[in-house]
Amino acid sequence: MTLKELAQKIGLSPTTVSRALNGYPEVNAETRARVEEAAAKYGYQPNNMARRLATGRAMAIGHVIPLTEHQMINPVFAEFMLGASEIYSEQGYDTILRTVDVNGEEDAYRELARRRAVDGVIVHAPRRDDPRIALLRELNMPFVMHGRPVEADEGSVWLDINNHRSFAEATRHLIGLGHSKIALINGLERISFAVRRRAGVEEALGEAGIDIRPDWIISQEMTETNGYAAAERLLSSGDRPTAILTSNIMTAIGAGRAARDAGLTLGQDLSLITHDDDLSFLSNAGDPPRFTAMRSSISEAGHKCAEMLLNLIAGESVSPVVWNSVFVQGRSTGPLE
Amino acid sequence: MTLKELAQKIGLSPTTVSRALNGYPEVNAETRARVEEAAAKYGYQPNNMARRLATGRAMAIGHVIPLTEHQMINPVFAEFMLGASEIYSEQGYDTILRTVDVNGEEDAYRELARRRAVDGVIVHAPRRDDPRIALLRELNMPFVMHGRPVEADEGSVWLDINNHRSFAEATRHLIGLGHSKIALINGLERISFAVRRRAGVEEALGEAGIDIRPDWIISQEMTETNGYAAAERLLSSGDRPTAILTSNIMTAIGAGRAARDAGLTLGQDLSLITHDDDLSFLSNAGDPPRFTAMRSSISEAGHKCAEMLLNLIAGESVSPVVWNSVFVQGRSTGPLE
DNA sequence: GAATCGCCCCAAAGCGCTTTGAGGTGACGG
DNA sequence: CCGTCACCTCAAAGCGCTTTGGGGCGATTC
Repeated sequence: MTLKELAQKIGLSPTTVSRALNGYPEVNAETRARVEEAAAKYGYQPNNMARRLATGRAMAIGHVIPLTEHQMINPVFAEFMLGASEIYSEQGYDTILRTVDVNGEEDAYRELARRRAVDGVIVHAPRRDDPRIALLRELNMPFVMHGRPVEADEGSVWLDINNHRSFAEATRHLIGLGHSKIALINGLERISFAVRRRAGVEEALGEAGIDIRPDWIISQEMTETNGYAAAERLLSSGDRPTAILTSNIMTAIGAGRAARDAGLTLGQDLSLITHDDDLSFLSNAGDPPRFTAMRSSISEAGHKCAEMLLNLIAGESVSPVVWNSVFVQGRSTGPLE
Repeated sequence: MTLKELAQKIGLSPTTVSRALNGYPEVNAETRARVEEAAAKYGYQPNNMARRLATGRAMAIGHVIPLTEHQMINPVFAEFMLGASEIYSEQGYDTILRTVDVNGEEDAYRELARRRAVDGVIVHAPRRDDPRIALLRELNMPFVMHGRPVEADEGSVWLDINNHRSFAEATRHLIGLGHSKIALINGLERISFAVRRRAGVEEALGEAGIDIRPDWIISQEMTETNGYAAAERLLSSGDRPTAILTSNIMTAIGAGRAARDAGLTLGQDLSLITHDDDLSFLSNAGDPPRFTAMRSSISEAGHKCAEMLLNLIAGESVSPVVWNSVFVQGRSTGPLE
């Protein structure tokens, strides 16, 4: 069923039908109602390809997902994207997805732009001197970043959580419990959020006059295994930390396992606070939850970024947004004995 | 840079340029080379929307991802999809993604079909009496299933691992180690693979003349928390199982945690074999790995299904494929003491 | 040297929609 | 009763590509 056929059925021109369906003011209410009714009756659905060609809008948003050095797929990206795609769908946009090797990002963006395959993109986890920012500006491609750029940057649009403050407060919380031997198992410090988290921890330690021990600040990909290995190392020393901050729940689970293997009980012999990305399939559950955490929802971030991007594409002006993660008291922290 | 402009630059007609670029035989090698060179030089990239409209092919594959009852995003879907999208990209197809509520699946497929937004779809995790199969046939939409239909079904195309055999052999392995008190923490039994896994376990137990204890067969969504809870229940009884089979690595991690909390050491006081979906970000690492496992790669499954679907779309005949998962000896199993 | 045949290449007609610019109709004022 | 003005509606021209149906031209055959 094409627009032309539908128009014929109801004895109108394609033009009028198109206008009626797209809400243009030039068509009177009665006609519009008639058209809409007929469209519903015949199950007419515009052919997207034709519409896209005619309007020049792709009606699609791109997500370019880089695999890490270890061909790893970051589950945070996946959850974010699935969250965002709900919003796109509502507004009639498709979500298009491209996975690329570490070095293929630039090509992927260029190709999407040249082919006009998408109207905008989401940039995940901005890095130090992120080349994607300049590239997308050059390509004149609207984008929203999930995470804030490391370097000050005028005019870019992003959603970030308050990583600095969040980790500073978590550290202060630990200090308030009497801890002074505090380690951080961080993400890769190429990435914006990890830089800020570290700074937050260091700020709080500094305030309290606690010396920073570089070997207690670990930067690595955030996996269960890495979390285990890092915590194992930290805990095997005679002079071990009494509290650990971890950057995501998988690392926390790994660190928790290492603690048990070392014969330590979380919340008693060792305190642990994690940032909790609140992945739907890996929840920090329990009442109180297993881990004391700074929590923020990834799928909500996906929703919000999607909205911001669509607004940006619509030509509205959009400002960066900072969310605060929520502190959740769990069972993994306790006063220093 | 459009096709027409490019044609003008090199003094040929758009027709010839199009044919040269698309590998049609009617154009001689020299001309083709000239065209390709010019295309590269001017950075010409065909406008996909126009091409799609002209050919009637969407050059896109759809993945409809249902959220579970708990709004949970299955990480296996995500990994599969990201794997599949690599193949699509190679062949110039886009990956389009749609998340839907449990009840929105049918609508989503119908809409994709009507709008001609995709050339085919992947169906994840076929269920009992899966309505999607009939629907997609009615819509005349090519599809490949990841997982095999529960009911015998002529002509459908799928990739599955040999769940029945795999779980039967794992069970026999445990029996060979002297275990007879064996529990299964399974996935939801609406879903094909869980049905088959259970059958495999029951077959092996039956062979060995071991009574099946219904309360030792647990069916639930496969999360860490659920795995913990299930194992905790199993282990808290005076008459506890000495071996547990789990259906995925998150469940296994949860069960492992419950074992520790119960004061049991995996591989000694309790044996555990898990099916390992080999998610890139949640690997069963170590040498030997932490868990004894039946392993199969989800991203490879994604690759393979993508290839099968593209072949199907190309009109080739494609047969179902069964893969065997690989048995990996890890540290979580040992002889019954 | 004319007829035949292949090889290359081209003009033009879509694909199904949006959108510009113009026309048709009835209501209204003079 | 005619001219004017809204208000609706329409015809037609794209959007950038593919593809059908020829046609030009040099080489081959008799």
